[in-house]
Amino acid sequence: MITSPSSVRRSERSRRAILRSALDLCTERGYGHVTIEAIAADAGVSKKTIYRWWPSKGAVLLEAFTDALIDATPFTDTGDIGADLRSHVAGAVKLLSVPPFGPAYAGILSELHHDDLLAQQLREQLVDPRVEEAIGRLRSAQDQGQIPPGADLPLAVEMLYGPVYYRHVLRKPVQDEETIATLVDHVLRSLRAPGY
Amino acid sequence: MITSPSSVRRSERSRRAILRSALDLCTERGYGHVTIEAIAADAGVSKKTIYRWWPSKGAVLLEAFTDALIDATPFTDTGDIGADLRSHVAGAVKLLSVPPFGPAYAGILSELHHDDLLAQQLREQLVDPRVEEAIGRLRSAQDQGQIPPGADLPLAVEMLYGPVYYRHVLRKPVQDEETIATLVDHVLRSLRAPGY
DNA sequence: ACGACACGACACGGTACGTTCCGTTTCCGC
DNA sequence: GCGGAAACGGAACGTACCGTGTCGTGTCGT
Repeated sequence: MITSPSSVRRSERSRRAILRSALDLCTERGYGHVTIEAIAADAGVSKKTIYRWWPSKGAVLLEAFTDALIDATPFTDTGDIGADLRSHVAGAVKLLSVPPFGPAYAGILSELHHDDLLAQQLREQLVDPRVEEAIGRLRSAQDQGQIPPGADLPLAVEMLYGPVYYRHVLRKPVQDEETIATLVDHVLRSLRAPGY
Repeated sequence: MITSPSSVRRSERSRRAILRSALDLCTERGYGHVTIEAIAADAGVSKKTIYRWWPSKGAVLLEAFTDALIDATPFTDTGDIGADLRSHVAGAVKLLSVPPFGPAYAGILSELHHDDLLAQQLREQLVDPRVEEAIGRLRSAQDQGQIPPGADLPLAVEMLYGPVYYRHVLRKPVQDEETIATLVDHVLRSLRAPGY
């Protein structure tokens, strides 16, 4: 997220205040009212300072959101791939269901279509690593014989996350635990069943 | 989409010019540069006229996009549910892959998080009806014995469309026909396979 | 100690917003 | 036909936020 003047002289105080204000404003007034000027005012910081370290408000919120997501959606390995996927997806869904993180991520996604750099950063810093972790967990289930050897694991990840994104973007009411369990079951079934 | 002054005196000429200009500008300069002012200037129309009939530029493009999508993604019934779903999803993916429709829909989706009315209109006028059609086609396949009686059809639709939205929003390279076929196969398998 | 540099502050031009006013054109009802 | 309501195009308004530039202050590394 840090863009240019790689320096140790950066004010950690300002950095924290900016990230915190960005999330706070997102909770209080919604992503649309989070502007660089509002963040600067709330954090007691100059706009210049924000622009020095982040290219856009989306990048600021991406940094803040990434930390929260990583904490909320660990990849456990209890030996039961179904249970592990359920708790993982449930963590993501739960995080997205509460301000400021749900609105923040919706806002970040909304910027991607006109902000190539942000889209690249989101994929490289958040999505791709998480997808790789998910594939790793599925591969481990393969080794334990819970998933057939030839299964299309990348597709499985997209079938898991696809509906989560679909509902979040379209702002349909969030999934409950049972819906998530059904989804996970279906994805695992699709890997196990023979082609037709 | 028509919001208020229900009247037959509306200028059809202006309406068409506005929708056309919105799509043209989207092709030429990208969704971000489609502004109400730009549409008005390009269409030779007053801003007031646009605001009189549509609440936002997203609503204008939703109206233009909806027409195109309905034409591009018919629900056929050849008796082969797999083939019909493949061609249906392929139609949607193909439409999203070309300007102005891909960028236009990405732009529309990007407005949902801060525009409750647009989100409601998108669901009511585009998403929900199409989902119902898809469920109807799946139900017909059920009657023909291609899908088990107890299958979760709404979930199946989300598993089909989820990855399409996921990739479109994250701006991953679009799916080719083979990927789509694999996705459809997996979804159908997940409905047929026994619970685990 | 000193110089480089991040900092807060403030001001700038630019763009698009959504609204209002005005004068013109179109079309329905009488 | 004719009168009037209403939609129309055009122009201008104040507001908000953008991203950048400037300036003086303070602090940290050398």
